[in-house]
Formats: sequence, structure tokens, C-alpha cells
Amino acid sequence: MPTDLPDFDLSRFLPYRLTVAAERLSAALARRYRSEFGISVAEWRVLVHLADAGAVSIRDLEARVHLEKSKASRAASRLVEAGYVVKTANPDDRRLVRLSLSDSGRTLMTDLLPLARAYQERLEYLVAPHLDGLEAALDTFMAEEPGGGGTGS
Amino acid sequence: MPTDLPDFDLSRFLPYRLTVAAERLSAALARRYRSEFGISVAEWRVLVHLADAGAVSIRDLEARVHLEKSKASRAASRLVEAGYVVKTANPDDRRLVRLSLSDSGRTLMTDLLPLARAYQERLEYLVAPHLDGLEAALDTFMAEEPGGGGTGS
DNA sequence: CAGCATTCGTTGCATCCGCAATGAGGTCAA
DNA sequence: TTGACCTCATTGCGGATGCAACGAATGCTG
Repeated sequence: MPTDLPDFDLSRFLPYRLTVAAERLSAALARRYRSEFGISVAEWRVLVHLADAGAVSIRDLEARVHLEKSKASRAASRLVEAGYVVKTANPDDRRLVRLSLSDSGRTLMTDLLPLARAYQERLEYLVAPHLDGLEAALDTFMAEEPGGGGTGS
Repeated sequence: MPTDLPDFDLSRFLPYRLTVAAERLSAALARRYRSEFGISVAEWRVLVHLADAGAVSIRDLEARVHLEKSKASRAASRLVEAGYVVKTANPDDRRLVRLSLSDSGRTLMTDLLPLARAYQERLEYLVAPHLDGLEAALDTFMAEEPGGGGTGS
């Protein structure tokens, strides 16, 4: 009988742990955004980027807030339809789109941003003793190419 | 002109950072699982749990490897169809399902587990100076109820 | 200027997802 | 034993997702 499988502890596997923790941190806030404002996570990222970057293209969103372009495009469309975002063509390069907050979008962000800020502060307080280590670790993961190791062929 | 929006740095927002880092860590390995073995992340979690827990029910998977029950059910079905997993009824309680690895499933895990183990070791090596802080921070997030803060009504 | 490659955003499609409803099985008390 | 209630797993459904294909616009080379 083959009981020869190597031991493996999923609960210590870093990709798993990070995924579960990330879902957990996002869930509470995301639920609130959705129920109170009808905003999804993708839409929220778009709004936040517009709030401090002004006029932005889809590919800008893709690069800056880590949204795959079709996801960014659809999130932007929903926001336009909801009246929070205005979409114009870029006169210098008509392939590009210029997304920016409408007045009602700016008003919305006046409510949303303090919520996020408070949540961030709460999280930082919770992990205060380990915050530096956490951030350093995340920076490391983001800087490295994690798949480039020795197992490739 | 309303430039009165509060500053907010998405790139420092912990739910965002964790989500992006988690996607990054999972992506490389997940791509490989999919291309070489045709296995998704959900299916992989099921397999790993079966590899060291023996016979398991769906609700077991839900609790242990953080898979929503319909997701666990569908992942299990795909694995049964692929021949890696055997599904029997629990004779003591016929509501429950008993999932276990087939021989070919065990063979598969003989290939998969070392891959995951090597990846984990590589990640631990990368963040070695901050590993303790990272794990402590993740434990904190998992222990607390992150949405329970003062902003609720 | 003509021709070809590249960039950008959208959309079609197959799949996946979560939630709620369903149905089969089990428990408990009268 | 019967009937009300609970637990499991599956499935239907609306919506989201990622990828590839596409059309429009631009850049590049000769």
C-alpha cells in the first residue's frame, strides 16, 4: 500500500496563506462597498487611481493598479454608466481613452476614501509589531520573479 | 475646482498589497500546474488535503482548505472525472461523501508535492530576514475579525 | 506616401464564481 | 412512528473572469 507520499503542510504554504489572508482583509471592506455604494473591488481600484492621478487610460490602470485590461475596461464602463466617471477620447492619440472622475464621482470618493483610510489604520494597528517585516516581505515578493527559480527547465 | 479629495496611496493599502502579492506568488506555480498537469488551484488544494488527510467530505474541505462548498464540490467532480479521486458514500452517514486519492492520484501527487515544496523553500529563502514578521502578521490577520472595528454601526 | 508591424481598447466565448434553492438523508421529541 | 427541523452535497442562475481575436489608430521604414 503506497503511503509513501511526502508530507506537505498546506497551512504553511506561503501562496496559500497569503491568498487566504488577502481574501480575509478584502472581504469585510468589499462587502461594505458593495452594499452601501454598489461598488466592486475592481471599480474601487479604478476610482482610487482616478482620485489621485486625474486623467488616465486603460493601459495606465492595467499598469498602476494591477487590473487586467478587459477587467479595467469593463469596470470603467460600469462606472461611466453609473455616472461616476467620464470617458473622453485623447485628442493627441485617439487610440487612448481619458477617464476622469465626474463631480458625483468626486463626491463618492469623499465618502469612500476616509473609510479605506480608517481600515488601513486599523490594520496597521493590529500588526504594528510586525508591520515592518510584513512590508519588507511583500516588497521582496513584488521585486523578485518568483517563478524564475531552479525548478524551471 | 474641487481638488479637495483626501490623499490615499493605493500602493500602501494592505488589502491591495496582500492581494497583488498573493496573486503573484500563486501565478507562477498555478501556470505550471495547469500546463503540465491540467490542475487548477482549487483542484490542487483538494488533492493536497486528500494526500495527508485520507478520506474527506466536502464540508471538511470547506473548513480545512478554505474552499467554498460549491467550489469544493465542483473541483472534486473534475478530479473524479480525471481519475485522480474516488468518491464513495459514507456508510455511517449517507449525506456525507468520502473523497480519497486513487492510485493515479497518488502518483500525481508524487510529482506535484516536491514541486510545491521546492517553491516554498525558494520563497522562504527569499524572505528569510523577514519570514518571522511575515508569518506573525498573517497569523494576526487570520486571528482577528478585521471588519469588527469602530467604523461599523 | 505605401506597407507593415505595433499599440490600445472592446468584445465574444468558454469557464468559473458565489449564492440561494433543492433534495436526499438524518435527528429528535412527542 | 410521524412530522418538524437540521445537515450535506449538488445544481441553476446571473454575473464576473481571463484569454484570444478583432478593429481602429499610430509609428516606423524605405
